[in-house]
Amino acid sequence: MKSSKIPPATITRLSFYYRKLEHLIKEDVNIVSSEKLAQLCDVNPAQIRKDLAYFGEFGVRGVGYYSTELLGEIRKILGLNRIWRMAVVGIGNLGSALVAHDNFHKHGYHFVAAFDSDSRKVDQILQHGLKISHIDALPQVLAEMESVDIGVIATPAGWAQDVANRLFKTGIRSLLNFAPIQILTPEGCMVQNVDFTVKLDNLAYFLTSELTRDDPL
Amino acid sequence: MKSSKIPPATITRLSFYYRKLEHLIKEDVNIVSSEKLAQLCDVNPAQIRKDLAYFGEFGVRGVGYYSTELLGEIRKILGLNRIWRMAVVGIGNLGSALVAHDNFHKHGYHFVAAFDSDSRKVDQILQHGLKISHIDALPQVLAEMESVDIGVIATPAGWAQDVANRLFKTGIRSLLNFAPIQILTPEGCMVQNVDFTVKLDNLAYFLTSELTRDDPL
DNA sequence: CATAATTTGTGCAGGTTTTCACATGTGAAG
DNA sequence: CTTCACATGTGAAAACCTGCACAAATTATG
Repeated sequence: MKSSKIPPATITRLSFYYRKLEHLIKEDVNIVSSEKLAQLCDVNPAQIRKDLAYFGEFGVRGVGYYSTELLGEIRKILGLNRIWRMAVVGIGNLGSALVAHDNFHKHGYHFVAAFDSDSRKVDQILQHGLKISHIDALPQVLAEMESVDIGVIATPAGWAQDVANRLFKTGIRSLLNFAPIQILTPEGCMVQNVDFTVKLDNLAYFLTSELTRDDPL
Repeated sequence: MKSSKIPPATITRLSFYYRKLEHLIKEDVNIVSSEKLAQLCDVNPAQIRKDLAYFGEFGVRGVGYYSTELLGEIRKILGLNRIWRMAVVGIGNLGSALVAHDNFHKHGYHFVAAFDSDSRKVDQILQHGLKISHIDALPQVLAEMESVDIGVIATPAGWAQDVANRLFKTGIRSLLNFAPIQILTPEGCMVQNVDFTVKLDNLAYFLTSELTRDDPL
C-alpha cells in the first residue's frame, strides 16, 4: 500500500476499469484477466497490473481477478463507497443539464445546493427538490447544511475565478470547472477542468494535420 | 517544421496559449515573453518555447513574441482559421445545452445538424435555426449537405457505440464523445472523450487520499 | 562600433511513465 | 505427487516528456 508516487493517469485509468467492471458484472462475468480487461479498455495488460500494484495484490495467479472483488477494491481506492455532496454554481443551460444528468446521482455524486446570480431564478426548484439560491447567499446556505465536498462551476468564464474563490472560502477543496479558464488554486486544493473547446481544438488539429501530412504511401 | 513526434500534451497546451493570447490581445498587450505567458498558463517557460519549436520559430530573441503574430501561428497550427461543421446526436438536456452554448460558435465550431431518436423531438427548431432530424435519417441528411467534420455524441452510454458507428459510416473521422464509455474507433479516426464522471472520480480520490494520508507533522 | 541587457531556441540531463520479459504462485489433470 | 498450463506481480529496459542551462540573436545605449 505504497501511496508514495502514483501517476495521475493511473487514477483516471482506475476509473475506466471500474466502469468496465460494473458492465462485466452486469453480464455475469465472474473472473476477468488483465489481458481481457486491457482489451476492453484499450490499454496494455501490464499497465493494468502495474496500476493495481500501487495499491495491493488483488488478483490470483493462474486465475485472474474476481470481478466483484476487484470492483470493491477499486471502489475503496477511489473513495466511491460513500456519497459525495456537490454544490453547483451557474444554472444556465449547462448547469441545468448537469443537475438533470442522473449518471452523477447513480454514481454517488449528489447535488445538494445550487446557486445563480440571476434573482429571477432564485427559489426555482430543480431535480430532486434542489432549490436555487442567490450566489451572494452562498456562505450562509453552505454554513447551514452538512458540509459540501465538491464545487461545480458552470458559469461563464468571466465569473469562474470569483466563484472559485467564494467556494474555497467556505472550505471546499475540490472543484469541477466547466469554464474555459485556468483557475488559480490554493495549496491543498484541486481543480479538474472539463474543457470542451480544448477537446475540439485537439480534433481540429488532428483533422488539419491529417490533411497537411504529405503521406508518401 | 518537424511534425514527426509531437506530444499530445503539446497540442492541449497550444490551445491554452491560444486562449490566453486572445485575452492578452484584448488588453492591448502587443508583445509577450515566454516567461510572462508561462506565468499566466501555469507552465514552465521552456515548455512553451519547446512546444512552439515543434512548429517553427515564431519569436524574436531579446524581445519575445508578437501577440497577434503568435496567435495567428497557433491558429494555423491548430487549424482554427476555418469553420468546423459539427453534427450532434442526442438532444436531451446535455445536447440542448451544447447547441445553446455560444462559446463553440464563437470559436468557429458550428452545429449544422442535430439528431435524436425521439420522434416527438423531430422537426423542433433549436438555436441558429437548427432543426432536429430523426437518427435513422442520419445518412440521408448528412449526404444532402456540405460535409460535416466532427460528430458530437450526447446520448446515453448504451447508444453511444451504435451512434459512433453510424457517424463513422458517413465518413466523419472525428468525434467528441460525452457518453461515459470508450468508443471503439477505426484506424485513422479520433475520438475525444469528455467524461465528467472520470473527473469526479479523480476529485473523490484526491479527497479520500488526503484524508487517509498519515501526515507526519 | 562595441558593449550590455534581453529573451529566444535547443542539446542534454533528469525524471516519470509505459512496456517487456520472466520468475512466482495457483489450479487442474494424469 | 508431479507436471502442465496459465495469469499475476515485478525488476529492468525503453520510450516519452520536462526542465535546466547556455549559445545565438536582437535591440538599446553610449
